[in-house]
Amino acid sequence: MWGRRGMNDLLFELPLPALFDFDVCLEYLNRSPLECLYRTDQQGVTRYFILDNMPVLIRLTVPEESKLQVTLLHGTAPGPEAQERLARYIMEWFDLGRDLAPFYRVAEADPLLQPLAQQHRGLRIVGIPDLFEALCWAILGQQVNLAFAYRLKHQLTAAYGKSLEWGGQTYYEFPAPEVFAEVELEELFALQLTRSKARTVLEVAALIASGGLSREELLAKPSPEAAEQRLLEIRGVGPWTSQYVRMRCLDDTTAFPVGDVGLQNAVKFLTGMDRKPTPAELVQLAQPWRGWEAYATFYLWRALY
DNA sequence: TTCCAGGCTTAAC
DNA sequence: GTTAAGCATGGA
Repeated sequence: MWGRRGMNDLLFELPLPALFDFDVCLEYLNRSPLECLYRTDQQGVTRYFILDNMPVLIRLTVPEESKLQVTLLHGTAPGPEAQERLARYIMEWFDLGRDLAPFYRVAEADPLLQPLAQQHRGLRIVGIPDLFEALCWAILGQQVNLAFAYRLKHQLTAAYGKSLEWGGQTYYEFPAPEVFAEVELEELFALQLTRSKARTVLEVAALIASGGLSREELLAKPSPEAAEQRLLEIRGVGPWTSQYVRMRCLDDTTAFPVGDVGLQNAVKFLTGMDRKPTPAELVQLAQPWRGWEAYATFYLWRALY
């Protein structure tokens, strides 16, 4: 067929920064067997994308140090513009544009972070570059254990996302917000979402689909706090959700979800406290981390999951 | 059954 | 502005 390429085409390579370790990031990606939006193995991660309305299966590997290879496993090779978008997505996914040296200077001087920085050296905040996906993941994760949050995401994705069978596996794209235009609350209840989660997911979907909310708009705000204020206007989006989105979608290294029970448990565990720290105590503890609270949180999570 | 989980809203002070 | 109670759902 004209224009068809062979299997396993190398699309492009991305240069990798210092203080990046792909294997450590893969460990993070591999943290739950219930993850439905990508598949990891020893060598890399495979994910389904829709580029130029064409489904493609993309694989990321780092065969040699300092170079990330982006390979097309299935589908038609996207055009230059779509490849540029894919490259940007991957940069954001693994926070590749960040100079992590300042964080490591902070971490290596900190009794709580030092062992984590050593054990997970080269870990980046693995982002959720798509705003709708990031908001949904946070909403689904409100006040439920992680296993159940993954189950909800899988339910939502399988019900409304596009999928591709390849190599005996099913790969999914997270559903686009437009898909939810005609969806009734009751449909989401059937997927085990609570009334609040269902309402908020539909509200966010409608906002984003109509252009009333976008990542670009949030990034254009004068400060991360201003972006957070915008998110807090949405009913069902509270402090934890907005800080979580700042951290994983808006590239904000200062986001600090002090209400996060996982963060609280990690600090309790690592410090030997007999109770969970209060948000105020976490703020106090984070004084030396100023500017890198989100990275500190991400590394602290690794102590638990 | 009870308690907890990568919370949010509302109502009362 | 801060705090308490109510809300839901599955897992251990």
